Amino acid sequence: MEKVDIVESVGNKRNYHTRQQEAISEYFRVNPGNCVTADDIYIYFMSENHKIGKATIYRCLDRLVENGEVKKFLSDSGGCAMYQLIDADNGCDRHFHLKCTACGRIIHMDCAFMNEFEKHISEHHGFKVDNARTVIYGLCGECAAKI
Amino acid sequence: MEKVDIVESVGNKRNYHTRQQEAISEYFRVNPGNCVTADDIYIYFMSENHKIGKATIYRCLDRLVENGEVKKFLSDSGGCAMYQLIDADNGCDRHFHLKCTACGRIIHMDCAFMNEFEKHISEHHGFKVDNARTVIYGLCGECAAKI
DNA sequence: CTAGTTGCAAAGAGTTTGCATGGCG
DNA sequence: CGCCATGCAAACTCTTTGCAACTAG
Repeated sequence: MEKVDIVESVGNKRNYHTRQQEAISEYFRVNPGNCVTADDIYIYFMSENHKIGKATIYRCLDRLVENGEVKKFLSDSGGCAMYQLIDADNGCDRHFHLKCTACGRIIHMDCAFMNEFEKHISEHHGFKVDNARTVIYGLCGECAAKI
Repeated sequence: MEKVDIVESVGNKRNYHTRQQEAISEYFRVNPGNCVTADDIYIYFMSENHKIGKATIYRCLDRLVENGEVKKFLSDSGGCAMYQLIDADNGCDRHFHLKCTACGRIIHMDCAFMNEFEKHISEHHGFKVDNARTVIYGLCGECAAKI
């Protein structure tokens, strides 16, 4: 219900460029595949002698998620949220992500079959899949072989 | 790495039947489809004048999850874990769950297409899907219509 | 009797909020 | 200058842990 308001206001909202905001965006741009926690970012900037308050990190991440630049999902161990760049160049906003529950690796599943999958779910189950948010859990080939 | 030990010790572990443990199992059995938080369970038993400590609820849920009777997953709003009976009679250990990000409803997607899906992912992406853990996010028909 | 279970309270982790200050445009 | 962003600390929420008391087998 609030979604509608947000969509409206996004257009009106000024786009301030602050040092911290830029630094965090930059961090994601430089490490496109990385899937990190708010704390990872905090520690990273600390180690670079570039202190950013944790609250600021959370607020920046929220903004990035709201702007659709970053995807937020939850680690399966629970508790802490993970953030990852939605890399439009790699079509991350379109394809699914397969996450190995053993090694944590993320596989980008970019193939024509996905369209079929979405079509099936839409037609037979009346459900519109949100690719950016969905993560499919399981075991990657290597880890499956080990077990 | 500890999984191996656990598997070993599960066999050796005595199976105590306590009032609280039973009550929680019973709760899931009586409400097979329900997807609840630890707090929901706490409040439920409070309202029934049957007090169970929260720590106990968490520990019981852990046991149920470890025994494969209950599935734990994380609400997308983050923060709190949800628990749901793995209802083998309904094939919940086999099919996917579609979760509407607007209304929270969970749809059990129980159809032959799933096999194709798993087969494709396995053959083309070398990935073994974990149905019990995977939740596909998106919008259900009703909510999609509203927006 | 013995080992797993419980309940309480306290500790912990991750995240959010209130408020004064700072800085972009 | 006005308004949004920041930083700090405190508050909050969900979960885990330590420990003494309890109880099923």
